[in-house]
Amino acid sequence: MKKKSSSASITIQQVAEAAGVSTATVSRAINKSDAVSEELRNQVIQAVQKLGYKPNRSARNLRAHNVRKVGVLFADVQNPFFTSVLAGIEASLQKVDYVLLLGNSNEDRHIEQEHLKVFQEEGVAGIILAAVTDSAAPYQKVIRNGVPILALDRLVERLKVDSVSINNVEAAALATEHLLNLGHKDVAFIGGPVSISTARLRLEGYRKALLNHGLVNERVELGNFRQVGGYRAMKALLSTKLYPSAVFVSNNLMTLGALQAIHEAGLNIPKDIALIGFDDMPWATSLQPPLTVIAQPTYNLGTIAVRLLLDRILNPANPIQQVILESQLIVRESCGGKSTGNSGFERSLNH
Amino acid sequence: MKKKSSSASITIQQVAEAAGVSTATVSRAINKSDAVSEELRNQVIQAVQKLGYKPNRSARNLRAHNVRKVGVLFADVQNPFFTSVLAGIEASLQKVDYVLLLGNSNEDRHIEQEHLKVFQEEGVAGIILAAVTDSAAPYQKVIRNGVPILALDRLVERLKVDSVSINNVEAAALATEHLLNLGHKDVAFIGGPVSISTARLRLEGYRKALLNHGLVNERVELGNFRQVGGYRAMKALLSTKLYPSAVFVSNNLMTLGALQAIHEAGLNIPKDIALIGFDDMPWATSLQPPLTVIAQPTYNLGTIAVRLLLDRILNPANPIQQVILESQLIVRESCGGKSTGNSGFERSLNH
DNA sequence: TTGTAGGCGTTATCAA
DNA sequence: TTGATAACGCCTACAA
Repeated sequence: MKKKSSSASITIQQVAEAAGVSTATVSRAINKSDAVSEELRNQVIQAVQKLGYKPNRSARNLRAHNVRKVGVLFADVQNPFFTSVLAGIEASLQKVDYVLLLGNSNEDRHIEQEHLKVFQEEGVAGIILAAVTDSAAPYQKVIRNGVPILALDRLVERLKVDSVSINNVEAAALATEHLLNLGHKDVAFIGGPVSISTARLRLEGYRKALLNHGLVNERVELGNFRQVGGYRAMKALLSTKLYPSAVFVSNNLMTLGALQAIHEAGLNIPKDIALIGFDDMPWATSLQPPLTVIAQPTYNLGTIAVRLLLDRILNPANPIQQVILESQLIVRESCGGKSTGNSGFERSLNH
Repeated sequence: MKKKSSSASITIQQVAEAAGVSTATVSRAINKSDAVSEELRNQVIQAVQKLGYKPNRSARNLRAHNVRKVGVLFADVQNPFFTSVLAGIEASLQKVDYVLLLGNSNEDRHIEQEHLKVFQEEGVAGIILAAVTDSAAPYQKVIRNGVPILALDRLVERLKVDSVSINNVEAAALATEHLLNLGHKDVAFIGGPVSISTARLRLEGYRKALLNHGLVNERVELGNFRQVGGYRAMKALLSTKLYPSAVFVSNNLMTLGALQAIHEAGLNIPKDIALIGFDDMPWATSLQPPLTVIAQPTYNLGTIAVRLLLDRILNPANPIQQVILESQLIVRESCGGKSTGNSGFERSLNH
């Protein structure tokens, strides 16, 4: 009479019957509670395996409030920078048996809002966010609902949350200095919209380096953080009477666009124009000449993000942490001079 | 007495009270059931907005069995091919208010199994899979549990499921023919492990084209579907006494590796060696010379996958569909000759 | 058209 | 240590 003839999945009830114990015991056994005898635990485990029981996470989430599920909301999942970060996040989450909900806001604030809403409906334990906007209010609301947010890469002004990013000012300064030290007097900067923190900070770093060298005439072109943006920006630079002798492109997709513009103009790198890009992407070593870049520890950005978020979930009252990682200049040949040897390909080999 | 002082989220119960109706009415109102008067519906909507009510999806899933949630399980989320497909999937799902669970098996069958298990625990309505193995059994089990699978890109032998892919044989033949027609007699092939259907089929296409031209001496190098694989394969090819005059690299990451090997050898493309790659990736137009490639409709692969899977979820008994999309040869300059004009960049502009 | 009430699969409380 | 049992928040017969 008690048997359900349902063809659907096995429930804890059926396991309990098969093992000859109560559902409570089954629950305790599979959740590794200590308060259960070795003997019963074994019976339960056997029944679980025999029936192929898989706990229903919806029911579990409904009842217990520790949900092993986090939302990841990125501004552009096609950008290889985010892809690499995503891989780090995914691997970390999977290790601790968390589930990953993915949202792509595609740089659109309305879509972002939509995802935020759905994540809350799903009851995620926390959210890793590369935000589209720079205003705290919409995100603050989510936090007030009890869902912690971790800001990744892009920081949001006035939003007091844990965050992981690189030191963008220094990174950009480093790149610019490199060009300056090579003797370039006319170093241009291609960057993204200043509404995005990373773009703003990198521009700041560029200016800082210029000032350090007593230069006051900046050459700045901004565009969207996509390939076209870089293409147009470089076109604009090259269309001037005296185009710059060196350019720092502060985003990976924009770098690709910039390269295209340079090639179309028939210019030689680094002889006619020196170039330094952002992010050590797979193609950097496949270009001719190989590209000098600022490399961010993308994968680690992801793993650290997960660690911080889980910390926060477990200890909501802990002080806020802002982790800033070092980025690194990888000298190859696109700025002239020689490569510092085998820089880059080993990295690809690793993961 | 009925009030819950819980600081947690609003429930349907509280909305019902605020609107002065029963929970049943609230449920009907927000689920757009027709059997509710305009007047009450408005009351409910007001209460929902005032309280900021968000339905709890765990509870909803537990009760009703139509779960708006699908799992996406890819073999390598860092491969830009999959990234682009993923973007298509994500956009489609978001439009119909489905949630996306992401898993990255990283070409590891055990991790894949783990994800499959968790997806079932989460109660996904279906799974979009780019499989790691070529044996049907593990996937068949999932299907028997009532969770439909859609095979994307990589088909699994003997697994009778809906699928979306390109015609890999023809695509590879097309690439090879192109080189052959350019007068190359010694066309080599770099590909992936034949345990993966796409790799197998592309090799088949290469051989087919060779035979068509009455050639019998193939030059084949296989490696993993990563950058290193292509690098080593090309190295091997170049280390032979008489290296081939043209190479077809049948995977995008491998193409990057192959390029690197060519550059290291100091060879000129296309003068010393002609090259044709797979997938029209963002960097293809940024290379010098721009890369001739076989382009797959990646984004559409994703949107169609979603359509098929949702079809299947709604109509489990429907006949199985195998959708095969056309791929396309995009001639640029890496095989010699001239570009056919503006091929490629407009695509980047579009999405 | 609206409301009442039972139950989805779990976990946690309380007794035993 | 174990077992009943009451929620968790929602949907849906069924009754009104």
